[in-house]
Amino acid sequence: MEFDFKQQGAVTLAEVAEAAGVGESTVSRVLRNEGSFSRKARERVMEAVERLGYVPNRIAGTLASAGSRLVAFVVPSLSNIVFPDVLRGASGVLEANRHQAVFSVTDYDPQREEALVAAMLAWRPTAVMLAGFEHTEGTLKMLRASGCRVAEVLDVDGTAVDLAVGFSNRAAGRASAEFLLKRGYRRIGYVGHDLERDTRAGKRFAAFCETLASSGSPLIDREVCSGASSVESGRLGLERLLARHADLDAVYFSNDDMAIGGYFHCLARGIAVPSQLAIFGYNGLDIGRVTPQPLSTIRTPRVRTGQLAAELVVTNAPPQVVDLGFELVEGATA
Amino acid sequence: MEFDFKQQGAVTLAEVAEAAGVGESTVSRVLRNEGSFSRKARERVMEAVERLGYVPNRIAGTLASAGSRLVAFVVPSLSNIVFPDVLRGASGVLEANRHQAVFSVTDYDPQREEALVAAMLAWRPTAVMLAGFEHTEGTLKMLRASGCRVAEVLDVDGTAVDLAVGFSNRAAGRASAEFLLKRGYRRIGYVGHDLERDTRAGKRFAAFCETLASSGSPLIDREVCSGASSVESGRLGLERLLARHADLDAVYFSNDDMAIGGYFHCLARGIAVPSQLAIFGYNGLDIGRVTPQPLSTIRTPRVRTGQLAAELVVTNAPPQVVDLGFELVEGATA
DNA sequence: GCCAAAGTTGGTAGCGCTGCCAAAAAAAAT
DNA sequence: ATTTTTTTTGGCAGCGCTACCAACTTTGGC
Repeated sequence: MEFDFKQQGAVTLAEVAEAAGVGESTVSRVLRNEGSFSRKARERVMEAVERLGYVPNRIAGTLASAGSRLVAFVVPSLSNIVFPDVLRGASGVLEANRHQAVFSVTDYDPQREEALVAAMLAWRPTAVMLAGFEHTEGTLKMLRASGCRVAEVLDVDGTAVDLAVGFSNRAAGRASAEFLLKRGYRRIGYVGHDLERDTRAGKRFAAFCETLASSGSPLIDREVCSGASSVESGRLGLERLLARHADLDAVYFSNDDMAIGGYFHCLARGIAVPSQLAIFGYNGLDIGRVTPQPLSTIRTPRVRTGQLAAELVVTNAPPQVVDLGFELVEGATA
Repeated sequence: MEFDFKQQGAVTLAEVAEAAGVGESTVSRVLRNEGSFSRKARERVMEAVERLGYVPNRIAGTLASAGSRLVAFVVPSLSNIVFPDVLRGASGVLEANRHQAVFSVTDYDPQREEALVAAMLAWRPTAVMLAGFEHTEGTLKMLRASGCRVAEVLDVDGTAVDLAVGFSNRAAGRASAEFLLKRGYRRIGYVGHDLERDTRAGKRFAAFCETLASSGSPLIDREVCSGASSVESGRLGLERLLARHADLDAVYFSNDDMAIGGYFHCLARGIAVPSQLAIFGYNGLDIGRVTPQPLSTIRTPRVRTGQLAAELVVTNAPPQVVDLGFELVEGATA
């Protein structure tokens, strides 16, 4: 049983022109507030628009003119707050500049990403924003051929197609390791989520390990949970890791969600933090600031990343890589 | 200094037809896999598409044919995980049905919502999804006149324009109050965020208060933090509320973020939960399941809401209101 | 009052694609 | 071999709008 909701019946610009007793061009100019027209013409047009309930058709407008004013986001996930944060930052700037955000979710699958990028390009967006630099050859080829701006966000360790805005995940991993070492921790473990898929977490982890190794205190063990990061898997992951190595003195988590989970495990089991076990995260989520002990972590400018990427796109800035840096939050858990 | 990245140079269907030595119609049919064409024609077309790197122009396609296969989301916020959850649910279904999601963020401002709905309608979307039923007259008028499907989500207490998918916030408020009363709490307070803007939280609160009042144990006091909900404001809010009423035995929070903040306050101050103070939230976030004591809350089917709303839209189901219900999670904090 | 300059206005050719139709080719039936 | 049926094909008119241009009206200077 289908309900017939036909899309038709939409008022067109020609009808408005007719009703206002002016030419189509005049209506178009008035509505876009471009070119010149008399006060009187404007009044008549506005009256007709109001009366008929005219809503311009941007599909037609875009086809006839230049840009779509559409910015396409192809993000790995919406569960990980990082991406809504970037979208939020970008969305404000885009709206202020009369652009529209379109998005789709790859679920961290490069093949899906490729398909979704293709689908997005069909809308002839002004720009495409993606997470990181790891894309399939096909994706890169399409992006380069598309002629639209490309912004790769949340990473700067790699080769950008066009614009890149973010921070160094490798530097973050290194900084985390250095911090833990400086504090005197030597028996360090890692709890993370699927590193194959989240390549930025993988970069942090790699740099973290290298730094530990070169200091002479290599990583003791790691527990990698399949699937997306979550508070729950952080808690379970830490439990499993500690079951194997009760004598760890610090654990680095792939991000704050996981770290908070680990922290909860400690609270629940009466493990003293940080004296018995130190906890270190990544992202600097708000929640980490108000846990009974503030979480030690690295705060990343996610919203700012979205904003800046959007600004570069709307101002049609030249290709560039912007490293927004990050801030190490000492907190009280490490 | 501008960088010249012209959008032009895009390969058109006509060029593909030329290159493949067939007519435009044939290319179009092959690409949409519709109508009839020979195996040979298909091969030649595909070869040309591949060789030229042709990406169809959906702007033109949409203008020429019927639907845009675009679904517009106008959400209050992206910080509140509820909305990314709905988007996530919907996005999966939409992608599977070759639809595209477009969104914008109102920041809980009905005037902004109106402007954004207008902007969205300009893309002639298949459907518009909004949160709740509280919209300006202008918004409602445009939506009704648009001829596109409208889905109002996350609430069922109100009059739907077309489709509605969600759960009863009033019933949730009532159920929360009944639960606390059943457990014997009588000196109950409330900590919430801006109720003027988040009308669904307002409905929960109103029903909560009514239920308490009619049981003879009216709400003792409330602390309403301006701004969006967050773990931090939950923690601060509880602190302020307790400063006024140290003898409360339970606190109802406008949602889980706030409740977790309150819980952290208790942990930090050594307030025994629930013996000294009970805590009750709303939403059923994952994090609440793995806190040292599982959070008592109401779990809402947010992802499912997005999915179902998207399904109803893509199947062009008749107007209807679907109450997905909610689940009271007893937890251990109340 | 006349002419140049400035300000307005409407007509029309596309933008790239799909839908329709008639023509052509291939297959089946006679 | 011829006719009928089926399949395949290309041409072309829009979809609703904007860009461009030419025509028109008003204004101002002298």
